[in-house]
Amino acid sequence: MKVKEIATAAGVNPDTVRFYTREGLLQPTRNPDNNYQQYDAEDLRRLRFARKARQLGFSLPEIRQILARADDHHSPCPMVRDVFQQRLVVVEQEIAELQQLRKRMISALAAWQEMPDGTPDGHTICRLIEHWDDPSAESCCEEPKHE
Amino acid sequence: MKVKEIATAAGVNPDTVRFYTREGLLQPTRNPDNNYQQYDAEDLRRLRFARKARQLGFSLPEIRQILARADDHHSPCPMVRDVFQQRLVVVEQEIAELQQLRKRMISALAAWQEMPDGTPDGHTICRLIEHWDDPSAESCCEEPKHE
DNA sequence: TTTGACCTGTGAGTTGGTCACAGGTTTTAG
DNA sequence: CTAAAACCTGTGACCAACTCACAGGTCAAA
Repeated sequence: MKVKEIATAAGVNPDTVRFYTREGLLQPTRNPDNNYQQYDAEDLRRLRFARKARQLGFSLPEIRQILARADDHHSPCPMVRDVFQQRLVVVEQEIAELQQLRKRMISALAAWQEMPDGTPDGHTICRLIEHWDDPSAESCCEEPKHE
Repeated sequence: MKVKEIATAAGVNPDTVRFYTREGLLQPTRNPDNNYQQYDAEDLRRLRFARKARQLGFSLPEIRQILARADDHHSPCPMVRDVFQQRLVVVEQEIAELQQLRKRMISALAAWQEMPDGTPDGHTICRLIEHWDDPSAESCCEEPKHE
């Protein structure tokens, strides 16, 4: 299979195939006649696998690791379960943060209903934003950075 | 004020101040003696404003636009309201997508409880991922891309 | 044979910063 | 007074995961 063929078969952009090849996720052979990349059924499996894993939230380095383990005839599944559970935690954190943001946005919008527009006077730019009170501002106490 | 001073006053990294200056959000003057950037109270207001706006989800180009409008003595507020409502829609979409992903992850984890690990056999890499059924796959009907 | 569709590698762009580097300046301590 | 520390300057690379553009080579159909 040539680049466009495997890309079509997996439903991805040919550039993604080239990118994954550069990244070492796929190891096609070369056609010595024209120097074209030659992909086989195994590569297609790997590509489809990689795409599914991406949709599940795995990063490319993680996928590369999983594939490497599989190449060594080890089961990558325990690792997959592990990384996957960590990903779930991250996803849930992201959801919580976005929901908080959404709450703040909605209450800001409500508060803005009652605020006049006002022309910038050199002291304020836009009251709407400047008078939005920021829940993450450390106005009362600095929280230690945990890094 | 010098870079570090305004950065400290606004609670940001000095490199962020330099970055915003490069991006044209801040327009400090120069000290001709040593070529240092000189920020004033107005710059500090703009910087604080920009940070608040970032937390509300505005992009740097949007912030630049708002500041430019304010510099022209127009009220940026109607635009702010407009962009803000659009942002709210995007945030809500992101939440919905993440919640869908979370659902899929949880049901995948449940399904994986009953699946054996299996050593890669050349046909499958990791059953856990390969046998995860992808809700966004166009197996039955292609949906038109709305772009 | 000449289009047009495909292939190649390389490099840039996306977002919002952060960090590194090399060299100049200012402040502080000994 | 001098030397080191802390700051300043601009430029450029880096992060993720692609996507797109470019210039030049290859191959199929009309």
